[in-house]
Amino acid sequence: MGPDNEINEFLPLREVVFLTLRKAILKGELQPGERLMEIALAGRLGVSRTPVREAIRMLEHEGLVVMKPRRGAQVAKITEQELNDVLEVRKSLEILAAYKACERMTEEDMKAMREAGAEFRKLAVNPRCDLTALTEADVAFHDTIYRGTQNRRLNQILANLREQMYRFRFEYLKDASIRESLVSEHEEIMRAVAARDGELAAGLIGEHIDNQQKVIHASIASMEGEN
Amino acid sequence: MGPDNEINEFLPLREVVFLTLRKAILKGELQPGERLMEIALAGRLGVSRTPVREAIRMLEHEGLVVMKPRRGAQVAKITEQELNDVLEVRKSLEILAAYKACERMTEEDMKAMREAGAEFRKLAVNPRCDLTALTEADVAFHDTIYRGTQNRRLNQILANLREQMYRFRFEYLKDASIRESLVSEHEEIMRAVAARDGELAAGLIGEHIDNQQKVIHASIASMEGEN
DNA sequence: AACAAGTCTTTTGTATACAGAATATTATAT
DNA sequence: ATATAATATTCTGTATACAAAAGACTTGTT
Repeated sequence: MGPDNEINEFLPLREVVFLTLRKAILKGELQPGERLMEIALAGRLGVSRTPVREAIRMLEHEGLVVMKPRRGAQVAKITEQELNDVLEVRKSLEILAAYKACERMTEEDMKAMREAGAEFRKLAVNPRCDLTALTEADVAFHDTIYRGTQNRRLNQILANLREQMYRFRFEYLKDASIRESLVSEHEEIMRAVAARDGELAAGLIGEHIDNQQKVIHASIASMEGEN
Repeated sequence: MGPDNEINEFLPLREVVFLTLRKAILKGELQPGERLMEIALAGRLGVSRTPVREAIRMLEHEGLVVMKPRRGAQVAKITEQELNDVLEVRKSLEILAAYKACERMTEEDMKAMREAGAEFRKLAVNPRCDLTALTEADVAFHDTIYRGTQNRRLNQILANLREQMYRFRFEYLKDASIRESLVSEHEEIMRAVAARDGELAAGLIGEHIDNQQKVIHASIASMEGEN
């Protein structure tokens, strides 16, 4: 529908559809519980049902949609329980990543981390900043640490877990005071990683996640009951 | 081809194909690097290309096959690096699972664990035992602990990570002396969990994984160079 | 007016058809 | 005989067609 559906690379259509639908789900344009009807989606996106179906298969495996036996796909509803489950796993793996990053990051990795951190700060201090750009900068910052672990699988799993909570990121970053504390948390983490102090970095990252959990908790409580 | 392709439940064909192909890959019937040609597979399984393609999409997302840009799918080759990556993540999550299981397991969970442990021992002590049944018993044992965490996501990720190494499980369990030490490790773990001693259980599970890693390492070294 | 049965529509699940790209093959020239 | 170019084949990517099942709607009966 929108003009940004025409992703002008040469990707298989299933990938294009997959990315488009995923973004729509994560941004909340497709709401939890909403049915994904193949013909309608195919029509909107200007493709046939085949790539739509394959994209749905991928989204299903990623946990963003669930299949009802003979009723097709619908956007997965995230319960608070599931969110806690995700965060529990994520905390553990973020801590692992912190340790391993401290062990294995190269100097270039360090440089990339500092640059990403600076970029995030630059955006975050602006009281009227673009939230989309800010979430992307946050993701980019954490990605530099993930990459520093030199563990592709860990990278992939963490990226996926983070994605599960994307819908809440916007809420999360709206608050300017939260943004400020985020910036200082990032700086602390960077110092610890730069000093290759795994113990400290792991502890800081753990707190970082705990803080996120608190905010998300509150955010969920405030939007109770929309089914 | 084989007579067990006709899985007689009412599942979508894509699921049947998915399960069939996955089993074939994990058992090594489809070897790493082997191409998965849609028409050939569809013919063999007596279905059309559509469910085969959707199954491949699922396998791709599970990491068991990789897509070459315009050359279709092939069974993923597991490099030693990737295996180490998987084990690093897995160890961290197994330890998390041990802690949480100690906190959260109900008495029924404990009972299920003890029964699964006993079943595994029964099979393992038989010097001429069925390896397939044994791997299944091992999986069942660890599953009781995963389930005890009450964390579905953790469960799912651990099950997936374990699957990545399935091809090596058979090698692993062939050796009778290894089976013996496995039994005693399981018993130790059970005692720790039953006592809800998270610290101890986590340590033991960590060693359990380390031991696995050593054996798999050796197993890979011995089959060096089959591309 | 309410409930039940039957029909109709919608939608999924599956099969097949068609086009374009990549590789293998063959023929030709040096 | 070898290398290169042209041709043929194979396979993927995509679209469309068809059948069966689920759900919605209508109509008839009590």
